[in-house]
This record gives sequence, structure tokens and C-alpha cells, in this order.
Amino acid sequence: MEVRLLSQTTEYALRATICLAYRQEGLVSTSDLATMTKVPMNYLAKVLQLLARSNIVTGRRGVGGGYKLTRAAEEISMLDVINAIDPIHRIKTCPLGLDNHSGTLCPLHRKLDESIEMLINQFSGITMADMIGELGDIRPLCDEDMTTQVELTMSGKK
Amino acid sequence: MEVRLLSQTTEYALRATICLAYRQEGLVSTSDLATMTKVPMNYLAKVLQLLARSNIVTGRRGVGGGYKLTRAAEEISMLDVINAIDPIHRIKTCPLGLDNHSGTLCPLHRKLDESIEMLINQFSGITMADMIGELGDIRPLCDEDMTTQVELTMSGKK
DNA sequence: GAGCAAGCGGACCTCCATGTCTAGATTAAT
DNA sequence: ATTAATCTAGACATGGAGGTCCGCTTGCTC
Repeated sequence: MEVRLLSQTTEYALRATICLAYRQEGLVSTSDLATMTKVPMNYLAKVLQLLARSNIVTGRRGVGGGYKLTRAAEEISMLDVINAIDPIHRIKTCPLGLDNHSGTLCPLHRKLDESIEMLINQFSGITMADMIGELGDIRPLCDEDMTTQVELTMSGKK
Repeated sequence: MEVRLLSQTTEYALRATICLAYRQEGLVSTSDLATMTKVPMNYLAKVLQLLARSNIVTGRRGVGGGYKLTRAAEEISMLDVINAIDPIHRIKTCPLGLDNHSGTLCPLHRKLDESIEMLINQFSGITMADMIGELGDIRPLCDEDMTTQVELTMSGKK
């Protein structure tokens, strides 16, 4: 198969969180988020619940309900989102379960652990705020028309 | 679940290749490799076939048969092994399939692509030779007694 | 307070990575 | 030539990630 750095579900979670970061205030419904992120709606609902349990987003029920971030986009790192879905762990003990009480990993797992450490450092330094409009042009999710899309969705409802 | 940098199968492939690198010449049978790497034998057989198809190892059948590397350990990188099992791909186009002919990824996928690039660079610079006895003490796969284990296996058969 | 929009939660389905099993092909040794 | 060891190849089993569906709960709006 094909190596994916992140699981599909984690990708979905990141997309959704970025969309919510883009919409600074107000609630966004699951169905709107599903449209914008191109994630199957019923599945996205589950992903959002995971994010809610990790206190990254909060939902409100009822008419006009939806989700929003629990804190500022600057305060939410990629690592936060990743760990909410499927956490990254350093390699602490030998995966073969051999006697290595000394805590010294073999070269293979040492190198792998270094790579994981690198990724964690990388991801913990990137916030949701970095994901929206780093260029002059704002395009949160690849789509040049994200801005108008969001606005259309808003006006379509109001 | 839990994020794993590499798939289980890729881990297995690396372990096996490292064991073969350690045994500089001569053939090692699948069953010996399975014991040393702690990989289910029948599954390891499949993994070795994948490595053989990618020309990283060659097998010889019959009594006294087994596997060996096709070239020196210094000539086989981690990336070679990884790509033989499940290749790492850079992100070239938007995973959402949106109009981005310009070739410019959104911040999210740009960051992810950078991480992947980092990993590829890392992995392509590490060879199987780096995996055996980087420390004074030789311990290819976490096990301090790897050396004696291999020798035992050899003498046990001869 | 009735009705409806939306999140919540669980049951269920599907596919693929991982793993098992078995029969066949090849080679060395006797 | 026969036998035993070993790789090769494919069919089959299993568990978990990804995805669907439906009924329940909450809380607007009128």
C-alpha cells in the first residue's frame, strides 16, 4: 500500500479544525463543514465528537447549533489535533520486547524515534492560525474560492 | 488508534534486511530470520518475497537455501526498503481534488509535504550498514545477544 | 409547548493490512 | 533417483479503520 503520514481520520480532523479557525466566531454546522472539507458528513460527525472530547471544539445542539473552537486558533497546534485523533508516541521501549533495561534502543529504533521526535517538534510549532492565509491570498483548504464558499454558505442560511 | 510512522510490514522488512546485513555472507533461511526478528514466519516469507521483487534480497531454494542481500549493506538505504513495501509519496496535488493547477498547495498540505520531504531525506541518508553496530557493542535489533544468537543458529544447523 | 434543527451515541457494514495454511517448485545431499 | 529442506505462490481467515444509518436528546423559534 501507500504510506500516509497521517491517518485519513486525522486529515479530516485537521481540515475541519482549520475551517472552524477560519470562521472566527459563530457556529458552523456539521453539514456545512462536511461540504467545505469534502468529508462524508456522517463520519465527520464522529470526528467532531472526538475533537470535542479532547476539548478542541465544542458543539451546541438545537436550531442554529454547530461547532466552534474552544480557544483561539493560535492556541491550537497541529499536534493537538493529531493527538486528539490518534496520538503520536515516541519509541520508549524496544518493540521486540527484548531485554534492554538500559533504555538504549537499537540503531533502527533509535533512528525511527529521532524521526518521530522531529515530527512532533514540527507539528507542535504549527498552529491553526498558520493554516489560514499564510500567503497574501487566503486559501485555507487548497481552494482559491474558500472565502466565497464560506460566505455563500453563510448567506445561504441567513 | 495509534499513529505508526511505518506500517507493521515495513518494520518487519527493515528488521529482516538488517539481519541479512549483519550476516555479511552466506544464506539465512526464512525460519532463522523469523526467530531472530520475532516476525511470524509465514508472514515474513511474504515480506521477503516483496523485498526480492524489489531486488533488495535474493532467495535460493532447496537444502541450504535462504536469503541474502543483493548488494553491500552500505548500498541499501532505509528508503529503499520502505519503498519496496509501501512507498512514501510527496504530496503533489491537492488531496481534495480542487482546482489548484497553479501547483500551489494550501498551508496544511504544504506543511505536511515538507514533513514528508524531511522524512525522505532522513531515510535516504541511512543505510543498513548504519544499523549494525553503530555503538562499540554490536546489537542489530535491540538484543545485546544478537551476535551469539546468530552464531548459535548457525552452529545449531551445521 | 409544539415542532423542528441540529448534535449525540450506538449498531451495523465494508474493505484492506496483517496473518495462516497448504500445495507446488527447486536444489543439495545421500 | 530419492529424500529432505527450502523458497514460491496462492487461497483463506481476522481485526480494525473508515463509513453509514437511525433513533435519542437538546434547545431554538413561533
